Amino acid sequence: MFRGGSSVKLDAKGRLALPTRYRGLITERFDGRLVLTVHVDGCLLLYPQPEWEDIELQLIRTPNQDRRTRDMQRMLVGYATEVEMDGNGRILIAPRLRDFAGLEKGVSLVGVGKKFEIWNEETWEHIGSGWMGAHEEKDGAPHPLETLTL
Amino acid sequence: MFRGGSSVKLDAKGRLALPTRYRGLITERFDGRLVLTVHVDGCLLLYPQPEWEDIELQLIRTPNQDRRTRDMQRMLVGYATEVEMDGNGRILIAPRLRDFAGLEKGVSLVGVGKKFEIWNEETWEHIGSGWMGAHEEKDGAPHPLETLTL
DNA sequence: CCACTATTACCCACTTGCCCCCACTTTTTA
DNA sequence: TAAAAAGTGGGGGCAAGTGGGTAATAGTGG
Repeated sequence: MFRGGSSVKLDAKGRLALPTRYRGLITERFDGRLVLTVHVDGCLLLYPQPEWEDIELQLIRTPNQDRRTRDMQRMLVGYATEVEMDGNGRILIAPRLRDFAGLEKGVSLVGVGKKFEIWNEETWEHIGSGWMGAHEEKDGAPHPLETLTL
Repeated sequence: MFRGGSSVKLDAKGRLALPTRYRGLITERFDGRLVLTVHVDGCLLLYPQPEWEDIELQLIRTPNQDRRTRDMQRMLVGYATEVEMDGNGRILIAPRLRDFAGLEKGVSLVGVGKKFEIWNEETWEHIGSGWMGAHEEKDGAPHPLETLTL
């Protein structure tokens, strides 16, 4: 699926040009239909429309007596926005989403499996430096990736 | 079903214009008939009339020896108000409901599955900022959406 | 029972912002 | 170096948003 990252610039209208290497796949397999939403870590998520449908269904079906669950549903579904590539392979990021992720001109587009993540470029660099040397487990909580040998 | 949010303004008459992308669906599948009611989190809920009927039935049938259950029934059913879109796709929000949710001019309309939520805009933004970075489970309570992989 | 007022419903007109498309610039590759 | 592909910018048409005027209805008081 999707992997790798690029540094991209939003133009004055808030449009983001997807790197060419992804465009073919998105056009053919997903008819150019994508969904943008937010992530609790402060970035945006960009899913192919069908993949997103699955996730949304799971979200909505979850019983929500718990306030945190409701907030999760509100945010993820409530911010979900269908977008289509224009003739030049660009998508328009609505102001509401831009604000949420603090996107300005410089943006990092990162392919992670079924989705892309869209980060404010500075924030993204912070993650890298914060990550380095920080993978030792804290307070004995077992890490889900403990068994992975790199 | 419904997804995505918009920033909307109530006009001087307390009318709320539904975004065009929803109007067709509401007109065709639900004949423009909607029901407004309140939510314990402080927002209003906007259901298609048939969907609301189901919920109301469940509410009314629930045995109510418990005070919280009775209050739930009182509030949800007691505030429920049928509304119809006017020729411009707007609904009128009764003062009683406006007051409950503290709605002034700026309002957030958020599609979440079978319903919309209507929030005072500031309150809604507050939810977003409170949510970010808040997904780490506290005090070991397991989160119902824990198994969801985004 | 009627008159008066306040609220709601319906309709029309104006304004705004968005979306589609085209054109130009820059980079890549043959 | 030329030609093609990718990146970038912007303008104009039209749908959607917004505001208000007027008619209809309901609610209130005499």
